[in-house]
Amino acid sequence: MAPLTSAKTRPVRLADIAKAAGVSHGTASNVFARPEIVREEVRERVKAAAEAMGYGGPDPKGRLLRAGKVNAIGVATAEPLSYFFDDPFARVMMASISQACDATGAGISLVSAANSEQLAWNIQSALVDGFIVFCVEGGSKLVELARDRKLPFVALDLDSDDDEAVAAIGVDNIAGASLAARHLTELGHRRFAVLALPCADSGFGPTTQEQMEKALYSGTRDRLRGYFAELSRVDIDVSRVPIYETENNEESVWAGLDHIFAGAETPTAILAMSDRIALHALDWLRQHDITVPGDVSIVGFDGVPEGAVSKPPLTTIVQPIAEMGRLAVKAILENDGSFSRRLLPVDLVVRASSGPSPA
Amino acid sequence: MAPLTSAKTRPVRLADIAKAAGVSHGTASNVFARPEIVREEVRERVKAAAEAMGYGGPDPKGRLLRAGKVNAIGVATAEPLSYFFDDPFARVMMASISQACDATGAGISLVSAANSEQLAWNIQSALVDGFIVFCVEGGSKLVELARDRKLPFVALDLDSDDDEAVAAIGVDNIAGASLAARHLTELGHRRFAVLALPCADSGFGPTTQEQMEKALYSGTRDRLRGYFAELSRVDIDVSRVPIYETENNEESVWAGLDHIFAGAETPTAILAMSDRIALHALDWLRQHDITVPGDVSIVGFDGVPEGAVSKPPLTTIVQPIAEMGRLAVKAILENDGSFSRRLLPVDLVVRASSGPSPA
DNA sequence: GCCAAAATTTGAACCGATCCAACGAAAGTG
DNA sequence: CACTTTCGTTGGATCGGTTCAAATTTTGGC
Repeated sequence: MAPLTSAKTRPVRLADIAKAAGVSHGTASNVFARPEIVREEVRERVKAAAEAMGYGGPDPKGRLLRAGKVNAIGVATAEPLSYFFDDPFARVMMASISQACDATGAGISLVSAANSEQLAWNIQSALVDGFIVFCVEGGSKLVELARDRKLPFVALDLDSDDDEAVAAIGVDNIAGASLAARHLTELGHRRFAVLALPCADSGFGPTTQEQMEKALYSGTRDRLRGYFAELSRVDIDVSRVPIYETENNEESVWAGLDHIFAGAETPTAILAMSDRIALHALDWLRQHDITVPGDVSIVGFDGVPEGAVSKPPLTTIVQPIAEMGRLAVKAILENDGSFSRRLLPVDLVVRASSGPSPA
Repeated sequence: MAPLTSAKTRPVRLADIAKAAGVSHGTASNVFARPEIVREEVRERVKAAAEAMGYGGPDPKGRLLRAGKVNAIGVATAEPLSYFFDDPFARVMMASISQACDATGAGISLVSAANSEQLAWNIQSALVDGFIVFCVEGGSKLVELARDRKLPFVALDLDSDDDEAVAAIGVDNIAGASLAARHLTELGHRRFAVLALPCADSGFGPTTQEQMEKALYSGTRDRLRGYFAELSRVDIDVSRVPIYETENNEESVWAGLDHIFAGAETPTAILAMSDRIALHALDWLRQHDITVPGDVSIVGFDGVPEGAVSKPPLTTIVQPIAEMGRLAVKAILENDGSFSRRLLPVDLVVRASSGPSPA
């Protein structure tokens, strides 16, 4: 029995419309792309044909090939996609990237994946005009993949030891971390603990300076270097400063504080490598009736908005996140290869989470 | 003088590699797409040629045309792009959409624009397999544009009066709003004020029930209907309940409260059409030494995570946001036209921002 | 009514790949 | 050694548009 309706409804193409309207496909194309150059009568006829056949306008897939430009920039990370919406730092960065894109009419493609094989494929096949790469963890792998696309791309917060040739926008993590530590040493603190960002895929737990030097993410390394440079300067034995590697989430931060405050000699000052860590730490400290900054001072890193409204408001090192986002988008859209590396300055913002050492 | 280097470095194409390696373009394509079927010696030769000529693998633009699938879903809204990262409700929704996408390996394209002309173009030219449309304000316009693309699409929170044929996932705003109002009436409240979501492009300010019926966003209308249905039920004269239209931001909410509390008969209960509004309201009330829920009770709408940790924690109507995101992605990826409209239930979650009427 | 200029329309070429029927060469079989 | 398989390679067709030089039609001037 023959099928009553056509078995496969192939989508309508521009050529079909052209034929139906009795014009060449060139003219049909013009009806949509430059309607003003085609005679009104013809234009209406073509539009009518399109309407009648259920044609939804030229397929961008086809146009793309000729046009070349996608008009969208890709933002890639090795984290799961929801990182963009969950992580406070990422959110602020994305908001500033969004604004820059809005201003130029460009779209944003979020590129990531559950596993690294899929991620590689997704980067290779992303339809974008360029990449902004978030370099938290697994940065160099991502940079390599992005570079292989031969598209303009900018790395945010790239490993400072990495290839000098790639365009990167970052902050001076060492200087920032030193600033944080100096703020606390100047307040008289001498007993420190560090809540670190992830350094390996090994999960969370106490770690050492040597381990941290192997961190995948350069920010982690550099921030520790900055902290310890300052602590050493005032003759603190950094080998005795406990370092706890977290996963930048509540569970691991709380475990870290459980561990740190279980020891005999508890710290009076905590250096947190991210505001997110610091904010979770504030929660833990409040729940354990440890006053901030009375008993313990804490300084974060990043300068996310949540830090301004926490209880107490967080002293932190603020990164010029908006500026970074703007620069990154600008670099991509202008395909500006003129700079290879840009280190932006950071600022210490003193709020209420740090005070004089109780000792 | 002849230029020393080629004036225009046209990007290397697969065909160039093929010629350089002395194979057909078909074989060259196979080297990248199905390496196992090409003889090792040839494979290496082609790869070497690619390497030598700086070829970054097959251009997805070309592949796309043949493959048809972009492997990305578009999320569209009439708000600026940064809405996705700023608005608490959008963020939670996006996080759940992200998770669903991660699970299937699909990417996400954010589609929006500064002005509506650009927006139309961006939707028409978005490279996606389908759309999820955020229908806050200007929803029907967006839906129309998206439908014209003839791609699978799902509207989130679409106007309930709108075309029945479009797939939409939403919550029962009327029932939810009634639930919120009933919670407060049962606590004895009789003097109400409503802080409304935007209803027109006219900015913020006091408004009326009639105006609200013209709201672009159906959620706004329905929530008011729900509130007033319940208030009428207990014989409150709803025509005397002040309604203040906000822009869902701090400035307009604070202006609204300034206005509402300037009146002679101040409310004991505030119905906020979004948690974001409610949270800004809590700030204002705290700053004006009005205790919650001692002097005034407030109930939000949405169920964003911030509401659970505010001071005091917010009583609200929670939407099954994660569920909505999951359903939407599923519908797009499976091109599931089997449902046209899905109304999900909402829940009242009582926290500390609501209590007995002081009267 | 004739001719040049202006306005439209045409159709081939191209964008950069993938797919596939057909073909040639090498390997296996009787 | 002739004959089938098997394996690898080829080159043309195709995806769905845009572009542009050339052809055609219209318009305007005299």
